[in-house]
Amino acid sequence: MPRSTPSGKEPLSRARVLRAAIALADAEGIEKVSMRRLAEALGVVPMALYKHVADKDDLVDGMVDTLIGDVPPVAEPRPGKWRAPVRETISGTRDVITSHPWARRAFETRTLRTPAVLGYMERLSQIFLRAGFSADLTHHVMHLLGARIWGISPELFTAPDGVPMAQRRVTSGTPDPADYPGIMAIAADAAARRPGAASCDEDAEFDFALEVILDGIARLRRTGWDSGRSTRGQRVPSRSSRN
Amino acid sequence: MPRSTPSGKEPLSRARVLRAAIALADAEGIEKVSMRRLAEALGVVPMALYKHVADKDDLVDGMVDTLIGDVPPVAEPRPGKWRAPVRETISGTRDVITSHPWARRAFETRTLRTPAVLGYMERLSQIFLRAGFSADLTHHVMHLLGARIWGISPELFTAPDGVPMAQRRVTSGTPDPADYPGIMAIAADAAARRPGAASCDEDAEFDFALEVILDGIARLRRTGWDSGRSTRGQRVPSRSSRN
DNA sequence: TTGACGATGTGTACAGCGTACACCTATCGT
DNA sequence: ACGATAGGTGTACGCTGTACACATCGTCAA
Repeated sequence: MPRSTPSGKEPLSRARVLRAAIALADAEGIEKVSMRRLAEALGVVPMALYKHVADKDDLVDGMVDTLIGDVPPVAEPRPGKWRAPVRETISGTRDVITSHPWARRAFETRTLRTPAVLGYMERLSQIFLRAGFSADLTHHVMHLLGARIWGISPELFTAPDGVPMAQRRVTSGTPDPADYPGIMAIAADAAARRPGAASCDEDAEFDFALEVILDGIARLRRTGWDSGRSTRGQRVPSRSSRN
Repeated sequence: MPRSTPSGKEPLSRARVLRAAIALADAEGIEKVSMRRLAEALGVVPMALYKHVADKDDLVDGMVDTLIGDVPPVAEPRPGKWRAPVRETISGTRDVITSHPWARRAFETRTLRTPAVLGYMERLSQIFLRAGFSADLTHHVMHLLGARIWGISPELFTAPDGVPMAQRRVTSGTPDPADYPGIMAIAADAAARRPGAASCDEDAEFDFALEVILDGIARLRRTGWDSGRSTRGQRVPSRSSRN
């Protein structure tokens, strides 16, 4: 391990590279993060980065991993309690991810199994397991939460107030609001409830959806669900048995 | 409008470009779809594409839009019925999207409001509205469904059987399974229930989660939910009021 | 003390990308 | 008959990720 004597400048390290990349993405947007620009920001030649990062993909993986590592753990839940700890854990993740605008996209794009990501999933799973959920139920409940374990949800209606919802590219036709009366009704209703707001209250929608899902989880637990029996009577011929 | 007489070869068109791009993505993966390669596949010079597509982004938007346009509509639901039509609509979308491996990523990555996409959201919204849901409830229910309206859900445990879950890049440490006892317990349980399977039954998980969510929706409707009151007693200080 | 080694940073080079811009040509409306 | 215009061509530019050969330097064994 070299560079024990700081010969003028701080030596590079994976952590330093990742932190710089995150800072750069925060400041200029993730699409501006190129190996060259990042190297420049670190006062180093581009190829130097490859000593600490396998390739660009690994760089972004590392950025996401670092972010998840920053999520504060919640206090050990009291026995049998799971709802509040889950809510708080996810809320903490949402805080971290939404404070880095590029992170949501990065997260949706990759299926990471890095140490911090696995550690996070472990923590969340343990909340359920320690509250007495079976491994089976915990597994399904994690799937039910889906991307919401990362505190993210898709922006469904980018601009629910009548007009600016239409901003198509030049080459294809601009959609006509009159073709979407249902959506317009929803947009009008939402706009009436939140005067002045230009789009959905994403935080409120997230909280709402999470609560409904947590209700569902509570019910599964109460009724002693396990994957042997199905949730409900009327099921469509299950896709899994269909092909 | 030129080229009315077919002078040898089929003229280019936005639709033809998009179909070719989809075919190319299906065959070689979306990352291999470059303007140059696509042009070559169409027997045309790269810049020719720009007469039908604004830029690369518009190309991918168009591909996704085309795909959604291919989702077959469901029959007009009988009055008051919403659950089966919603399930069938989403199931149809899932069929389409999962048959193009690149489409899930493409969908997660972009927030599209193209005609076909809006049309699809309109159809789904109308099922609820026509079943007597208020605009308010329909709005929230769409958010609750989230990315699942596209028939997609994240791959949470890529390989839930003990070993291959660890496949990190060279530069960062390989995670140690012993650090994740909860996840390993889940993986072991899942593996025991589906011998021979290497990963989760994504279709079954999707169906399961969708049913739980539909249960939640049914309950909201039954209890006459509206966005004035909250879902349940114990709420964390709402993020929307927190900052 | 020496000297080989391994880890780190440098420099050059290359193939591939998206696309701006100028151009040619065939077609259509007048 | 003719100018406008839409569609296809060719060239060129700046940017990307990264392979590869090289220089530098701290560490440890001999």
